[in-house]
Amino acid sequence: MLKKVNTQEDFVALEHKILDFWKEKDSFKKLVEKNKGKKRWSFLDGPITANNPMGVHHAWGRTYKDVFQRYHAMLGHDQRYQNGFDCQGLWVEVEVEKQLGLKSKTDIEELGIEKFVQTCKDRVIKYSKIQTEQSIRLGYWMDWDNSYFTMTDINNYTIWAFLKKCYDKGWIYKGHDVMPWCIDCGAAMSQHEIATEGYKEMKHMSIYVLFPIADRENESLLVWTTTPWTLPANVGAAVHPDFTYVKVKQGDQIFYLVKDRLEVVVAPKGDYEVLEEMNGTALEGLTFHSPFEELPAQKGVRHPVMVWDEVSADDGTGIVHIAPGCGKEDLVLGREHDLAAIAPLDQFGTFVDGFDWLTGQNVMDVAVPIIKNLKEKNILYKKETITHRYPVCWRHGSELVFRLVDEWFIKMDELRSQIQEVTKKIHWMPEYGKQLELDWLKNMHDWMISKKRYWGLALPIYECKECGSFEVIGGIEELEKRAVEGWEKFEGNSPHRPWIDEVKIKCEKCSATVSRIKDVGNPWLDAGIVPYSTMGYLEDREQWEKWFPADFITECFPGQFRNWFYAILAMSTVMENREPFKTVLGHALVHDENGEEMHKSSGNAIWFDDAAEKMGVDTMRWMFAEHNPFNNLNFGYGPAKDIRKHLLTLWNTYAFWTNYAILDEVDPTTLDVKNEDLTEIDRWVLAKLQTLIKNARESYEDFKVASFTKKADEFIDDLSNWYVRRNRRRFWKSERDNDKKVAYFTLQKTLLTLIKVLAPVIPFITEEIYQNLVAANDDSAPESIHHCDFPEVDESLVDEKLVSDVDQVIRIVKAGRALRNKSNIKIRQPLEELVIRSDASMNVESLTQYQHHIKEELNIKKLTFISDDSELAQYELKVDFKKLGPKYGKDVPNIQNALAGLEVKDVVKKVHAQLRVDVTVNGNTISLEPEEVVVETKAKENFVVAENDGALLGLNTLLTEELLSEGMARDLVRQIQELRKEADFEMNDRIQLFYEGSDKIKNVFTQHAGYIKAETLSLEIGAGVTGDVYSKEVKLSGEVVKLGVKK
RNA sequence: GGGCCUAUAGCUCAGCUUCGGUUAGAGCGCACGCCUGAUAAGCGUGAGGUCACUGGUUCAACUCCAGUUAGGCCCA
Repeated sequence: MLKKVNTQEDFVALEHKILDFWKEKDSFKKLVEKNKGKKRWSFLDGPITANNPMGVHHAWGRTYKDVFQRYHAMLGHDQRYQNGFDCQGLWVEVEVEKQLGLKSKTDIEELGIEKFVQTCKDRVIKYSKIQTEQSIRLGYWMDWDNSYFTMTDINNYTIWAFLKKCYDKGWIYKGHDVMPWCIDCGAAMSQHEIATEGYKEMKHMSIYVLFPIADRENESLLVWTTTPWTLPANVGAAVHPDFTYVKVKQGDQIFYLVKDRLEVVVAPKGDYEVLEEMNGTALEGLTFHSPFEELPAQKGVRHPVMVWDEVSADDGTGIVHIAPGCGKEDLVLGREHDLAAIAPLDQFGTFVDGFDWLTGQNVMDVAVPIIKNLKEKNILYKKETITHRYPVCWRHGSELVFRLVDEWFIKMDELRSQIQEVTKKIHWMPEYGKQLELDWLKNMHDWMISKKRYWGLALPIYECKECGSFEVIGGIEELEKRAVEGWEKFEGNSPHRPWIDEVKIKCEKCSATVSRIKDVGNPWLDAGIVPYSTMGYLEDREQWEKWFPADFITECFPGQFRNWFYAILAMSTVMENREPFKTVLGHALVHDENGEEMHKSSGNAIWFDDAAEKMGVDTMRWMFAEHNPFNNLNFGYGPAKDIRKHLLTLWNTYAFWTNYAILDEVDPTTLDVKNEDLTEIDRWVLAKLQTLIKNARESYEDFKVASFTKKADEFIDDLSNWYVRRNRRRFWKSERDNDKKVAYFTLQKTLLTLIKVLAPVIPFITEEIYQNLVAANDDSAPESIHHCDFPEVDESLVDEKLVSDVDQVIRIVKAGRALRNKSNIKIRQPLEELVIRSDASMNVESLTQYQHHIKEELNIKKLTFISDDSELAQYELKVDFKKLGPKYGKDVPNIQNALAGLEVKDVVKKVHAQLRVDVTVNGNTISLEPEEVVVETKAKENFVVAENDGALLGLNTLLTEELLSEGMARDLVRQIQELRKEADFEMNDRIQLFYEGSDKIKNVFTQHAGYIKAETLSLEIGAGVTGDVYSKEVKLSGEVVKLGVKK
């Protein structure tokens, strides 16, 4: 039994109904079962951070993930359907700190690491559940009971195995290096973290300081710095060997700086005199008195001037202050020159012992006292405020400092080119993604994998305090074997802090008891290992080989080159030297509908849950699927309204078929007709359908769903606005003949195929339609549309000629409507004739064959083809008075007359060819420029004309009495139909019709009685409107008519 | 400073690379009109373009080449 379709369906409510249906029937599990053991298609999900509810930007990626998995399911492919949650790392710590009101690492340690880590785990569990519910709401079919979590033992131990491989190759080392450091996190930032979001425009006090040169009375180096707090750690100064430096006298002071900066730095302070010019090398080897050499930390430190190629003359003074404890490059230079590295700050940014009055002060508070101190020492030359890009912490927004710390790294030297080779094997969409990844790899320094925090991978690095050697443990069994104490305290817990820290091993070299380093791992290790940890690499290598590498991954592009893509490529290269996936589809960012970035704070963010319940997820998915993935997407309720129209048109076409099928008591299971019974237009729509299927398969196959949704949209438009529109009468008519059956068959077949090719994109509406049209009537049919096979092209229905012929008819009709518009004669008014002057590209034969469509659509009696424009239009020649006036003066009227005497056709030809036109005036030949002749096309009397694709169309607008009367009849029918609607009659109610009006109206009713009766289902027409009828007065063509209807 | 991407209608974007070639398109918005016995819909018309700029190649350039400018991304 078919269910009547509501044409004003609430799609959101429908989606909830379908969700319940899927849940009740366990539709997803049945799909997995159906395809189990068949050809595999391997999708790998990039883990979503389970730290907050999911946003609409996640819904974009998840739409792709679902669409392509659903498509491959319809091809019968076996899939894993495993979603992933990213669990460990600072992101979660940040939120938990907020949640628990913790302000610092000290607070965390006071609370206890165990409790803190447990809260992190709990938060991840909580949000993974929320995100799961949201994803289900989106219609994302995944094996939600089998999601992977990066905090699991297997994930962590697989990373251990990876680290062990790195260790065996000698790629793991402890670096004593200056790292960007957040004093609020109490941790260093990796290159990945700083790369983009990690910079902000900031204002800083920059100072010019005089460094008195040792053994040279009253001579100084002029040095510039933007970080006054680093001066106490100064141990040297650098100059460029090739720059020209000057010795300057200004007032009583004599100092040195690079020549190029004289004007900018020195001139504003007053007159000066250049005493000497020299090369940078001339300054090499001097020593100077560092501004804070009196501090205990500076005791015994030498302060030399060195040459260095990295010195710039674009800002500052060309003399750079060197503090190896506060700058990466400084440290390198310092090592070359065997300088001391003074590290002034502890992890919270406080000056450590040895800095006298500075000790105990925070780095953020010392700029002013330091400047004051320099002033007192009389070595402050000047200060100014500068604005520059400065690295900041991505979580606190606070400026980073540079600290000399011990962190652990993976060496990239040997690995780099191997990863690049693996990267090249992958199909990147868009293609330039490959280049971006290769560029990142080229520039990637050694990978800092340690973080001095709590919630994360326990790096299995055991460093011996006695002999200084270290080892990496590659798995839990190995650890148990090596454990000398604490195993019992750890056993039964996850390999996280604090439990894992209990286990100690014995140093292989010196037999001392060794603890794990306290650091946790970089979270991208967690996500990068998943092609190994989730496919059974350690447990079942055979199983792993079946699913590795993944056929497809898709993620948001920005950011992932240095994050997930980087980690997954690096790790897979180390593990197996193989590409972890074959194709990656990247998509851009979600903005609001005005193209602005969405931010909680600017109030333009749209929550996924709100969007789902307001616009519906089919709409949302269509919006995502239709968009070019490489452009940012402007998301909002405005754009959603436009997308919803596609769905409405599909829905209304479905409603049309179904509601008429119910009236006609059509049995949807027995509709089958012979091919030869199909009319041309039936074959046309079915042929177009085959093209759509072909395009759908190609698009899904190539991960280009946007190209398919565009075609689908066009097809739905053709189906609704041409096929249904042209064939309505076949459904309306009362007799149930074979032609009607053929129409039902064609539209049904088309709809059923259409919903199947659309099912991956809009799984809800297509399921609803499928349930009503198929599942409810046929027990042998698959229970859900998503268990169906993807449609295949039926070659017997492909007919390119037919498609191009009918498409041509459609074009002519559109042009005809334009003529109607131009002539201001509405379509309801019949007209005598449409004349077409065809051109070579036009197939007159086929147009003749299909002329009844054109005649009906345009409401004309006759279609005529001609070969010469002249029957439709005539040209008139005029001169351009404005142009000729200044040139020829009073001769202009004579020129006009002479022009009028020429053969119009010839002149037009010349003008169109941009040739000059010669006219003879008073015996002289005047050569007119083509633009001086104005050709006006004038339609012949009673015709409006327009050009279309090289053809000329003319509509005869002559209105005879007969045509007018017929037009009125149609107007009357339209009014009567309106009246029937108002009277709430059913579509198939037979009625009695009454009217009152002038003689003219009477004539119309008499002349067109048969037509009016048939159209309005009137059994009889009576003059006079009285008694128990539904009636109203209407105006047509200036006449007042009273109409009445009665059942 | 280097690399990559982008620049087309009021807005969002096709077209350009594989093929240089009539009048550069679509959707939305706006104005006007039409249609309505599936459609809270639909259809048509109109206004709206220096295809960022400059130069080159060519019979012909939105398209190819070089450069410039602006924006975005990535890296120093």
